[in-house]
Amino acid sequence: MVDLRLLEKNFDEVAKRLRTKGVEEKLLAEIKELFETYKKEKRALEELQAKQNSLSKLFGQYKREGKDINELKEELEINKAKIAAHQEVVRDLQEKLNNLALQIPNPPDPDVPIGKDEEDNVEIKRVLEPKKFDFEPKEHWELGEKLGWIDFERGVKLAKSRFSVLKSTAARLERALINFMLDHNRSYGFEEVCTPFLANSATLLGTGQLPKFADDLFKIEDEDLYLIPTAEVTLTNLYRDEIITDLSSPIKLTAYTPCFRKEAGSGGKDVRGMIRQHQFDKVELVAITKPEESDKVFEEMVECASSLLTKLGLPHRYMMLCTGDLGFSAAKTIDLEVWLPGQGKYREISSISNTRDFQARRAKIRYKEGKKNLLTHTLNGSSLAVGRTLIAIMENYQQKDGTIAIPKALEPYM
RNA sequence: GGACAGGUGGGUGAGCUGGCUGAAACCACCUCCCUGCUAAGGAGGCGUACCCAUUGCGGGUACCGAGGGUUCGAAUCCCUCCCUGUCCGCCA
Repeated sequence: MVDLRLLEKNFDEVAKRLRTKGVEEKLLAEIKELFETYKKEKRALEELQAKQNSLSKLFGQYKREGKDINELKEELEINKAKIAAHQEVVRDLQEKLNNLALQIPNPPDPDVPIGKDEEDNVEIKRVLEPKKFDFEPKEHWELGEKLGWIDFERGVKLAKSRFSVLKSTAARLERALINFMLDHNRSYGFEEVCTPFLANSATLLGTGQLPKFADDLFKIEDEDLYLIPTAEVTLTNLYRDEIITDLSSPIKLTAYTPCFRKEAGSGGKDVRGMIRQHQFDKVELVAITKPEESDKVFEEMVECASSLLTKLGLPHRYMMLCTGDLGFSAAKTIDLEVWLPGQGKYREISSISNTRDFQARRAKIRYKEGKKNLLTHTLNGSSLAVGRTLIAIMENYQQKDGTIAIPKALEPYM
């Protein structure tokens, strides 16, 4: 959530940064004005309440002393009506303010390149050279069907389109990758966690999926529960509404979960193959840090994910997302894109974001600094989407005879 | 899913015949005093959010699971929901 007081005090600065993310200044001005009105009305209400409280106290006293209370009672009743009317106004303002404020994305960091969409993302560096094939490399779906590794038709039969079934070596590879990643992350100091795969609306609100992106979530009928779109949701919300007494070193967590996304609005994109599914496995990294430490931990997380790809021998590149391509909650994001020889393209396989205090403010995640309670920073990153890693291995390790070699690093896990 | 019992501050736990209770007491924690170290002892402090004032102390509102209601006034009474415990049913 945007910091309303910062918006009030530093309007031009905040508005300028938000404009690069496509937020209209008019909306911001509206919010600012609403905030000021709200404060004014709230204060008026509090004065009326103060009056009511002190007169009520008198009332009790008069009664005990046997004094006449009729006049006082009348005054209290009038004041009570005023309070009720005012309360309505304040509640209304608050609701409006809240609804608007929750729609505002996180302002980008000043060093994020300004741009419109993914075309304007900036490549930072490449790791590992793509290998030269002495034959035409195939795409993963072709390999997958031929080898009996991926069954797309039956996935559709069981659920619907954008679901698939992994079989034999692919199924084992999937499991091996999960274990491999979790072990790797542990060596980077991330504590392994196993969370629920369903979460309630307060949880989704905390990390920013709700209220704005409800269309992309699978909801359980008649329950306040959603299938999680990423473990970021549950990991970050572990500390929702808490004041962390000791944050002298950052909290670093990792978890494997399946992720569920409706992929609303991506109709027609990546329909073929396993790139974009309604359900996929992911190992996630989350960190909760003091503000002054989040940049350092961000670098660590990028490094952690990248070294995973390096260990697997998968060529990849770092992309700094431009302002226009940044997610709703992120102030800064680096995507890792893996080389897919079949497609002849780099494709996103990991996304690491610093949300600064944006999620912490929504989820009320704070820590003690002396006597004060301050908002933490929260960070999240995929330590690789497992399905896409599987695809990358298939395409990069394919051989002329159509079989697929297993990366050395995975051998102990198979 | 059914029956009963509960949900109070970091913890334990009083208050629950409505006003003097934002909340006793104890523990934990912090500061100071005492002490050769440790232990013990003594004095004080110790919830959260927001608003006002800030030269100085400070002042106000809200919060006792959540939301409604009754009342001049509710942690205390009523309703709904959520959660926890125990027993029964069901089940991996």
